[in-house]
Amino acid sequence: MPDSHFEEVRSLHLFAGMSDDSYARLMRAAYVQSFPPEVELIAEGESADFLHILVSGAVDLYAEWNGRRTSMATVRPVSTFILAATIRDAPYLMSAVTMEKSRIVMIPSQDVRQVFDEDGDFARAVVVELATCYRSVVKAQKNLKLRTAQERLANFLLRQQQRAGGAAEFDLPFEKRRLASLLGMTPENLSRTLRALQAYGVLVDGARVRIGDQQDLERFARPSPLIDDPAS
Amino acid sequence: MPDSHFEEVRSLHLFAGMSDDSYARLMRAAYVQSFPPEVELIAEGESADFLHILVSGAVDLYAEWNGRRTSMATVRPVSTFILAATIRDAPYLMSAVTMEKSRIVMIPSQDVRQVFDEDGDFARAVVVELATCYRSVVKAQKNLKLRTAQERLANFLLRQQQRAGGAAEFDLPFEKRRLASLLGMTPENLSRTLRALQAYGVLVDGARVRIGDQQDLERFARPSPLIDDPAS
DNA sequence: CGCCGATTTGAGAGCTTTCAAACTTTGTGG
DNA sequence: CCACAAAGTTTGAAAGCTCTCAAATCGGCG
Repeated sequence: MPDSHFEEVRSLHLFAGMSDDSYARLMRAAYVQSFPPEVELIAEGESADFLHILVSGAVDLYAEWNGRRTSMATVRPVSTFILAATIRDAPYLMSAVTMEKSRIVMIPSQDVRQVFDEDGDFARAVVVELATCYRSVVKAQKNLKLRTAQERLANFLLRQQQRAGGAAEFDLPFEKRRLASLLGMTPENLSRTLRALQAYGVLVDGARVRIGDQQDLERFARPSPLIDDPAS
Repeated sequence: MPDSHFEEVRSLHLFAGMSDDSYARLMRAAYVQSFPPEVELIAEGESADFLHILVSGAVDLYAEWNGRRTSMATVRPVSTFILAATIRDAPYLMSAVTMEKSRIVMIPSQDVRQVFDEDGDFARAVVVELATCYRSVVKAQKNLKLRTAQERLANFLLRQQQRAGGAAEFDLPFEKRRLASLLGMTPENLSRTLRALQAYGVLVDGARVRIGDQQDLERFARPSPLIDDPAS
C-alpha cells in the first residue's frame, strides 16, 4: 500500500490510538484499490470478508427488498463502512456502490477481528466508532418517522448550506434521484417538494440551490441537534 | 443490590466475559430500582448519567419532535438500553418510559466509561452489543423505507407468531396505539390495515390475533432475514 | 446534431392522515 | 356488584399527501 494512504488511514480516529504493532498487523494483508463510478463493492446478504475504508471518492449504501431499492446513507472520505458486519462476522445488511471514482482500503475481516481481540485500545476505538454510527442511524430514523417529506427536505438543504460554509448558494452533492431515495421519496415527489419550498425562499435551478431567507426556512424546518447534528 | 439481580446481570453477554474485579467496580455504585408503569426514566436531550439495564418489565423508547411523538423500540428483559449515549458521554437521543412495573439496574455512566477504559474484555463485549444494536436499527430503517404499512404489519404479525412458538393464535404484546407508532402509522390506520389483512387469513379480536394461513400471509409479507431476524 | 438518461410536469389512483363520533374496555368508587 | 369515568379502539367521511404512469423537457456526451 502507498505510504500516503497508510498514513491517512492511520490518522483516522479508529486507528489513531492503537500500537504500531497492531496497526502493522492490521495492514499486513490490506490493500488499496481504485474503482470507477457505479461499481458494486459489496452486496447485501454476503458475508463480510473485508472492512472497507473509503480514502477518496464517494460510496452509496443502499438496501433492497422485493424489487424495491432505497439509499440508506452516503459515505464520504475518510471513513470506514460496514464495520458492524465485520465485527459480528455477520452478513452485510446493505449493499455498497461507488458514486464516483473511489479509492478504497480493504482489510480482511478476520484480521480486524483478531486485532480487535488482542488490542484493547483498538477495541475501544471500535466502540466509539460504532456508537457514532448507531446514533446516526437513530437520528435518521427519527428524521423519517417524525417529519414529513417537506420537512426532511428543508432540513437537508439547511445541512447542505452549513456544509457549504453558510453560503446562500450551493450545489446539491449528488443526483436528485439518489437524494429522493435518501429522503424516502420518489424523484417526482422530490421535484414537486423542492418547488413547494419556494414558499420559504428556496430557489432551485438544476443542481444549484439558493436559500433566499435562511431564517424563514429554519422557522419552517425547525432543525434539532438531536436529529440533524452529524456528530454528537 | 440483591444477589439475584447481581447474578442475572452478570450473566448478560455484556458482562459475562469481564473479570470479577471489573464487574465489582462496575456494580459498586450501581443500584436497582422498581418503577410503576408509565414512569419517565430518561428524556431525550438529557446527558447520559446512567447505563440502564432492564431486569424485569418492559420499557418503551420513543422520540419527539415539534409536538409529534413516535415509538422507536420496545426493550424487553434482560437487556441494556442507551448504551451508546453512555459510552459517548452524549445526550440521549430517545426518551424512555416504563410500559409495566419494571425493575431497572442503573450504573453510573462514568463507572461504565472507566471500566471500559481499563478492561479490554469489557470493551470488546460493548462492541458486540453495540454492533447488534446498530444492525437492529438498520433493519428497522429498511423495514420503514422498503415496505408499505400493510407489509410492515404482516411481517410484525409473523414475527409475533414465531415468538409465540408458532401457534396460530396469540396476543399482541402491547397496546395497539404503541404498535401503530412502532410501525410508523396512526392508530386509525392500524385498525384499518389489520382489517385489510383479513384477505390473507388474519383474524383479530381485541388483542387476540389468529393467523389462519401462515403460508398465505408469508407469501404476501415476504419476510427476509436481512430485515426481520432479531439477532444476526 | 442527436441520443440517452435524468428531471419535470400532469393526471389519476391509492394510501394515509385528520377530525368527529360511536363503541369497547378498563379501572375506580359508590 | 354495578355505575360511571377515562382511555383505547373502531368507523366514517373528507382532505392531503405520495405514488404511478405517461409524456414532455432538459442536459450532457459522443
